[in-house]
Amino acid sequence: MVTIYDIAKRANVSPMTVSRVINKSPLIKESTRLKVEEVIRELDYVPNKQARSLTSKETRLVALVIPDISNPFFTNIARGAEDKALQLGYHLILGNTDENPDKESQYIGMLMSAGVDGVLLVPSGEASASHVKKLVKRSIPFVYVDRIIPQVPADSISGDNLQTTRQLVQHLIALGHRKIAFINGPSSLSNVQERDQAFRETLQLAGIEPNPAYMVETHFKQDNFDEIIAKLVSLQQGERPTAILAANNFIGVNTLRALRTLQIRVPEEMAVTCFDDPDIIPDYNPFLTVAKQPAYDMGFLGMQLLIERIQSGAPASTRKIVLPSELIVRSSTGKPQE
Amino acid sequence: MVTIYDIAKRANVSPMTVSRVINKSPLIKESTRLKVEEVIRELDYVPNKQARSLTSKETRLVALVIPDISNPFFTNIARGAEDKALQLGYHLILGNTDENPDKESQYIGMLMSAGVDGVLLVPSGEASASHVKKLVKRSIPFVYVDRIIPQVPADSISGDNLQTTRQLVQHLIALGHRKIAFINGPSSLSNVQERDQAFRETLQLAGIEPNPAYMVETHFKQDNFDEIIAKLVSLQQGERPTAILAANNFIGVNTLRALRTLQIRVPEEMAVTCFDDPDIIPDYNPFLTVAKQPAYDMGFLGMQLLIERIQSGAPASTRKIVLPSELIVRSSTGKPQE
DNA sequence: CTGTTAGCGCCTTCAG
DNA sequence: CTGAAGGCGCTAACAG
Repeated sequence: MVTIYDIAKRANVSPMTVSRVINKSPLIKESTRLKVEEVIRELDYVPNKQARSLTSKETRLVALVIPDISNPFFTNIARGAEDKALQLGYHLILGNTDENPDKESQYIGMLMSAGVDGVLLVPSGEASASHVKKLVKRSIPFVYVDRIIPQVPADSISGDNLQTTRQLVQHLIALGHRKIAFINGPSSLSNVQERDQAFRETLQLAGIEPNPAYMVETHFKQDNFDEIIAKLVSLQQGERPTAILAANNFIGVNTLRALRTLQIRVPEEMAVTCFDDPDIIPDYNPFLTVAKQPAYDMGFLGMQLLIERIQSGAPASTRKIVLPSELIVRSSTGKPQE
Repeated sequence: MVTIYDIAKRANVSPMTVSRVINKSPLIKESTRLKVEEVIRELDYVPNKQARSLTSKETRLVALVIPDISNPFFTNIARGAEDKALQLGYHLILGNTDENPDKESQYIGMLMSAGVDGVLLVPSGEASASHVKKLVKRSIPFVYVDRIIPQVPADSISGDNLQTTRQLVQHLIALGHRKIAFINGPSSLSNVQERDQAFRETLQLAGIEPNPAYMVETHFKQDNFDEIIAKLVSLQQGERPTAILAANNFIGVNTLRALRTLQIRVPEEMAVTCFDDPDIIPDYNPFLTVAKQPAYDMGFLGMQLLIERIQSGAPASTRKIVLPSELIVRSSTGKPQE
């Protein structure tokens, strides 16, 4: 392994001078800088981050921990986060937790051990509180994305769950639906709670009493949707919902699938809509009406918040950014007036 | 920051003993081990990877560098790679290059600097040769996934491009197509070259002479597909292809999209098929006929190759694993006999 | 502008 | 089974 000592010897300077060149110190004579740089190139020297961060206490490594790498919503967050990080001279470690708190805990542990300067986190549930507290204790800055752990306050960036839910529900109501089922995620998640509340409120404001039989709690990345949907549509005559709101794209797509299996036509017999586009290429399969959250921006701005906090160190009051969604009306809810 | 010295003091042992406990040395008395472990828990001690790897020369960090994090094919590779890595006690850093050799070069640099023990790489083209050589020079083990750089030999795992292409082309021929266009990726990629050759050979074996006008070279994650498709379908009467083979899911989906814009019906007027499923949820949108490469397995087995090489150190001869694909016939190519 | 000294947190090596 | 000494590669903090 080539070290600054090797460079120093070859260039007839002290190791410290080499260090200064690497770190772009301005107090280096142009000529010696050029010489050192040449030797660095010759020997293919790469600085050792471990050694560096041992003294400097910073790695310029940040992490993004997401619950589902196969979901375009989260990969879009990743793209945004990465772009911003690179732009500010940081590198990104991506961790995938599968919505599993144990895996999340493992990851956080390794990230601390690897010495990341900060973490962008989409927590997988209440159980995340304990690892998040560890970050606090070690004063490693972190920012919540999409969801928060209220017990442990920190900067956050998320979609506007209230407005988005309202938008979606009102769209359905405007189409004449009054029996609207809501297949939501696990109630331990902050965004799930917000969506649940917004759903109820919007219905009530429209004079519709929420029907407990229409409120289903499930998971964001796996479940037996055939069963869930079968149960919903088998409600006695006149009770069967005419529309389903799915709390994320994964649930939305699986709902469509289950309805197809049951040979229930969408949107004629059942309207379907959900949060977030299921496809990478948004208009490849323009069928599902969705409320699209600005995932890329969430990653991008979240990373900005994080790095600001890393660099200032000054713990100002926690900031909370909420971004609006865009309703994209397509065929799965039928066209209102046409 | 809590160090082994803090633990040592609290537990009335030497730092060295603490180190031994952390590293599960068997020559530690049960009682002192328990005591040390207790203090570790009390103080929430986390070992400092930087310091550790400074002496031990290993980080138990491996990297996966992929060209497109929004493509399900690659995220499936990532899932497989991560599962295997975790199972063997390694952690994964994920890097996204956007098929951009500069970004790839940057990433490789930072990975070397971060001291990863090995790299799983989907190279973005010939230009990758230079960074890959740096890995060789520093003797950091790496394994190619999906594509290789022939100039720099190393273990590799990929799909069977010949068999897969043949399968797809023969499927089209069996349906009666003889004018088959092939929209392939950039010719600097090894898998693109293999597919190109297999395409020509399969046609020739069937007595069809490849038509240069039908061979299009484009990119795997961006291009003006409307233009490409428009050009293909505007070929003079009798020359217009009746089927399009797309070299990956991204091209496949964009082909469908462009055909829709041009109001050309699939499969009636144009059959379409491609490599790899475009959706996360395979049967959400069961339309495209595809040859599905075992992406998850490629990641999983690739990681296994990599870690074997890291641990043995012994550079045996390079291994090359080739995995078969599965042809999934759906509606975009019409149903053969029904 | 450049060099020297010391130490980051841990582990290897060699003594007990 | 446990401890002491030294060093991994780099950079602060002082000298010059």
